[in-house]
Amino acid sequence: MKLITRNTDYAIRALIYICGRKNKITSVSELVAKTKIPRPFLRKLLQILNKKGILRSSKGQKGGFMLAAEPQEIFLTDLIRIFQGSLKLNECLFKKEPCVKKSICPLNKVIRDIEEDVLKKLKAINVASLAFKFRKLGIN
Amino acid sequence: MKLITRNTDYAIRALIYICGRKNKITSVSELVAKTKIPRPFLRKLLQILNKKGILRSSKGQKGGFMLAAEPQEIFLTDLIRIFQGSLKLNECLFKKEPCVKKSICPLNKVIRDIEEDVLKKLKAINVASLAFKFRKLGIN
DNA sequence: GACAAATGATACTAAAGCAGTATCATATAT
DNA sequence: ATATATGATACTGCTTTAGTATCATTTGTC
Ligand code: FES
Ligand code: FES
Repeated sequence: MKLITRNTDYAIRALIYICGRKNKITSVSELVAKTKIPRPFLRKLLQILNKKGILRSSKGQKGGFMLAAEPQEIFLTDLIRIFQGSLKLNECLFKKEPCVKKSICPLNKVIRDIEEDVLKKLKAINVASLAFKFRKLGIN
Repeated sequence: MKLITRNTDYAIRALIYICGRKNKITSVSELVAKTKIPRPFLRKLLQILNKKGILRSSKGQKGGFMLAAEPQEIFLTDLIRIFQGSLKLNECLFKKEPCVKKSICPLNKVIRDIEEDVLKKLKAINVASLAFKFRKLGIN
């Protein structure tokens, strides 16, 4: 099933760490040291997050990243959308005649209902709440 | 996200059709005509379902497939397991030091909770109930 | 028995997505 | 100037998905 891929997972963990450093710029080197994420891969992810407006970057020596948005406004669904593309349903397969309209197809409906429920739950999870839980356990 | 892949989707639709033919043997030719699923692909899927004990096959002229199990006992989760492998969680990525035990890791937990919920819901869906809904709409 | 019509078993292929690397350009604190 | 950052981009290898292609075997019908 795999709700989240490596991309997303790495991104969340990086964001949680950055969140914990509140307002201080965090470099890739520091993140690599703490999270053991492969450096070039992490760099790519952070650049994407920067472009998407979730991180803000500063170049040059002493450069790095900090959050560009409030951590309670960065949701798991955002990251999934960014790194795993749109969460789209399966296409109908009865291509012609026997195809009911998707909206009433029973199979489509049960899957859609479950996916919508998942979405709702993922939307309830944000970087701030995760960071809080991690800190309570003394990690980060 | 994609809860179910093409394999699974085709398989369900084929099973629904076969279910509607209650006790009569159904050939691939008939299924292809009705569902428009690519013939060689469908053949492969049905052979797998046969091996897994969900269908029973008979060879030779007039051969084909029929259900080997009660349709209310064939669950969506079974098909997903067969065609999409075990529904497994993400591995931890903090490979060494900062890794909490998986069982208490907050990130793992939220994902695991959602996945378990999905599983429970998928387990509630079976071929019989789907076939019934389809028939009510006059399909199949 | 010959033949047609079915499945069984296998092996192969093409495309997409996932995970990660490598390189060079650019900015900036010291 | 230079060391230390990120920006941009292109490339590689692996796995999964979605099929196709072939040949062997079984069986009903004439
Ligand atoms: S039959 Fe077309 S969407 Fe279900
Ligand atoms: S930190 Fe290891 S499982 Fe979450």
